[in-house]
Amino acid sequence: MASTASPSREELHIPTALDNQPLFRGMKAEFRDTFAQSSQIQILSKGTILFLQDDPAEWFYLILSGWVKLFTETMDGDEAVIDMVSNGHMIGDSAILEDGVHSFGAAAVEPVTVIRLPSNLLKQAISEDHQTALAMLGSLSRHRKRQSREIESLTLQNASQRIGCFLLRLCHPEQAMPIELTLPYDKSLIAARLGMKSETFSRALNKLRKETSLAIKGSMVTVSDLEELSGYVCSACSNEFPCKDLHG
Amino acid sequence: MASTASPSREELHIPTALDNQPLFRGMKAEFRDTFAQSSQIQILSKGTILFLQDDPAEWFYLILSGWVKLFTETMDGDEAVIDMVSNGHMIGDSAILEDGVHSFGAAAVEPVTVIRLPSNLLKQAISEDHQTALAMLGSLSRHRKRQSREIESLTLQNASQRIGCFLLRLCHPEQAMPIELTLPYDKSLIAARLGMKSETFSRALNKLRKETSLAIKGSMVTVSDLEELSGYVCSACSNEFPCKDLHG
DNA sequence: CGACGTATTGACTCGGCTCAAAACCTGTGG
DNA sequence: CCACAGGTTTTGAGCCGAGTCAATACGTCG
Repeated sequence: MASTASPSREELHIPTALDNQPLFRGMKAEFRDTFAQSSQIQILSKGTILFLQDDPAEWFYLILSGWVKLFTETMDGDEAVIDMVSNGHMIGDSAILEDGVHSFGAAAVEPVTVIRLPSNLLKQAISEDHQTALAMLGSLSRHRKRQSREIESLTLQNASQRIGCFLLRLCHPEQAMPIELTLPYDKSLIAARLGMKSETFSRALNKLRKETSLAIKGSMVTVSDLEELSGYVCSACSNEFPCKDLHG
Repeated sequence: MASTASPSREELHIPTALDNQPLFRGMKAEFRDTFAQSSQIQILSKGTILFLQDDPAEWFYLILSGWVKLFTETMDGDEAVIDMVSNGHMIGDSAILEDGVHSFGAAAVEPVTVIRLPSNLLKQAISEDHQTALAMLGSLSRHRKRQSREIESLTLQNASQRIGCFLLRLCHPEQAMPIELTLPYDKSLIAARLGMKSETFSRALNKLRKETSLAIKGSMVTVSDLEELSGYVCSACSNEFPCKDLHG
């Protein structure tokens, strides 16, 4: 399984890592420094829970490397994967805007490096520093749009189309053909992320391979005709191919 | 069909209506006044389009009465209902945080009263007035949570459970039994809102009636055993019954 | 090489969709 | 007050996509 690259030495330096985030970039130096001091790099092994739904939101996290699964669990033990996030994403930050409790759980699905930051400081920074509030607005709104897509996708696209859509988002339109992709995490996780069972994923991927010119070898996927793939996928979607935003 | 009450005379007074909104409540008087002057009450007939996906976001709206459907359309003409909103909700406001273009369409599904407000002024108010930015953050975050639920619901609950969930949200836990509900809009719209076809809605509602003690007469629904209903519904959900937030 | 986790395949079931017809409203005009 | 036209909702029959359960294949790591 292809894991994301380990963080470089630079990124392991907290102030540098924070400066790469829009949230901290425009923040008053006073707050940024306090953040740098009160934060801590954590290296998490596969399976580690960062927090669970309904936990009080004491910390939030900036991911430096590795994939993290965001999920909720039902009373009778079923799990819905809300999102998969990695490198450069923040998680758990939005809890401070709600009731100070996480509204979903987060778990490392492979070795993960994060910076752990105190939630109450973020709350303070947002309420006192206008730039920070604006940065937060930007991030939330990107999130909102992403989720709308998700809803659309779940209601309008079938399994093969959702998989195709997932693959398309791994393609950059300027790449030369054929495009060689490596699936970012386990197929069973992609399946869960796309709201289907892994058996269905397996069959639907095969169907997609037959109907658009795809080649699949383990976790390597070769796209030889972008047009064909996007035609197949995007007909059941409100956005045409180079549908920006995203990762994951 | 039960439509929401018409706006009272008070609410038709723009400054008063704005003051009832968290977004405007804490806003600097300077901005609030400009808003009041540059806004306009509109009475829209059933079917009127407020805006379409990809339209430049010139205006945003505050709903005073009636139901508005938020939707996206795919290339091949299918429609996904993202949300249904009414009375007290703002729509189209988040476009200014994105690329100044609406990421979904909005249409009145019955006679609707709205206040139309200029987007560029909101943009300015947010960037210059901290309180406004905070109010906006609150509203976006509520929205985010709502949508997460939506995703969970679509992936984990079957048709009958989604309908039950919809009904539960119309119940207030302190109401005396039996609870008499009026469906807020057409069944076919509820179906679309819940991501299913109306035939499926009809059958699934019948199934729900048989399995929990519900009575249905046209658009009137009587819930005689809340426990039973919430047991049936919430087992496949990560939140137990009095799941606050919402309307619609 | 053997063992474990992950992925695929097969056979079967079931929920939700489609298409088409009937039933039910609701409002209109005679 | 009734008859009719339009829309909405319900019902029926048949189909298809996705889920389930169980068995097999594949890959990787010890």
